[in-house]
Amino acid sequence: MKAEITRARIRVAAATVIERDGAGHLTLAKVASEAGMSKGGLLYHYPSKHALLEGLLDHLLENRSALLNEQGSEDSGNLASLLNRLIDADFDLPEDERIMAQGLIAASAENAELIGPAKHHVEALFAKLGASKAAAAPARTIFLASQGLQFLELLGLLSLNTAERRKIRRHLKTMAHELGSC
Amino acid sequence: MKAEITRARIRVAAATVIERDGAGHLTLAKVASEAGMSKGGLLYHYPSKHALLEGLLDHLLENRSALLNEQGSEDSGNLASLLNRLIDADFDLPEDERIMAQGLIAASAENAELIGPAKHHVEALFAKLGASKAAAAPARTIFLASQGLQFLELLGLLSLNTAERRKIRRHLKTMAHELGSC
DNA sequence: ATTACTATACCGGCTGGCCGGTCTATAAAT
DNA sequence: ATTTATAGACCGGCCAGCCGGTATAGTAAT
Repeated sequence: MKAEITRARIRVAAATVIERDGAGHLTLAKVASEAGMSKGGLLYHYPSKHALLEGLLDHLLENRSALLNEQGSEDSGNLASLLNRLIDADFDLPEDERIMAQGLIAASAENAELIGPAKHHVEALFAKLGASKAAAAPARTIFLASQGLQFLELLGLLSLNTAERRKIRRHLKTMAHELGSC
Repeated sequence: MKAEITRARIRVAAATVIERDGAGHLTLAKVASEAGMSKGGLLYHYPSKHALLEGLLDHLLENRSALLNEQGSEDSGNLASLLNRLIDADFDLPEDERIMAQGLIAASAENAELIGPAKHHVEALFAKLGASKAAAAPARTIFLASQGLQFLELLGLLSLNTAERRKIRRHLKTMAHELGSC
């Protein structure tokens, strides 16, 4: 009970440190301090730095997978609706989760095998987008554009105001919609 | 003369280490060893790790900017031709340069200010793609998709075979072309 | 209800190793 | 001889993980 709450606090702390100091300056001491506890307490919940990053990525993937598997409506098998959910997932990421995506950089810097699960997720998604031969390339393009924007913002290579962000989003959604009707 | 050749060797070595061991394990000793020299020799050419990463990014940007400013033909002001060059730049990146893009991850992990110049480049590009009100969103989408693919591959989140890569590329080029004729 | 025991949560000092950067020495080239 | 290039020992700081300890709460037996 309590444990998972504390672990969540730790994950947010880790992501915060990464965003503030950079993935290369992620330190157990800093994470502990940011989370308002000691290094010993931190290591109690995540017994190693590796485990901490693993926890970050697991949490990230869990949320993303949940968003994609929402089978609320009847059109859940539809390609256009899948793209819609993908776009929403990327653009509506709450601040906490958005910051936590920084963990991807840290993981990539630390240990390549950490991103294995994420790779699996992306490739499965990519395969699903390629299921329909005719629509494969445009569907994948929409996905890639959405991801491209997230990565550029993640790495600090681009910062858009909300209006410009919305324009891109609307355009991607339009493309997805047109894809459904042909 | 000799110096620049040696520095190029060092940059390749650094990128190689990053790709092999991850950005977080980039070490002066490893770079020196990979480049076939000692730490002292390395530090003679790049007096600090910061300078080395700076050198990596400078080189990266230089190449990219050169590709974009090719004003060989008369249509260099054309939006479609700009997109074409962007796509080619991303997809035709020779292996050496492609590996060197790993430096972006390392830089982002190490020191946020290192990516300042790259940010400037990206944002200038993005502004240029938004010059024409009507074509802004689709043009930017094409750019984002191209970048998205590069980043996914860079982080090891996706690996495509050449055929699939080519399909994406062709589709992006088609979109760019259609943009020019309306 | 008091005692004994156990599980969970957290603390913080310590250490061994790693790494960036300095320094001195040496070699090659001009 | 001076500049350029390379070598490698060394230093000092930093950091991951270890460990011995504390505190609290629940459980159970007497």
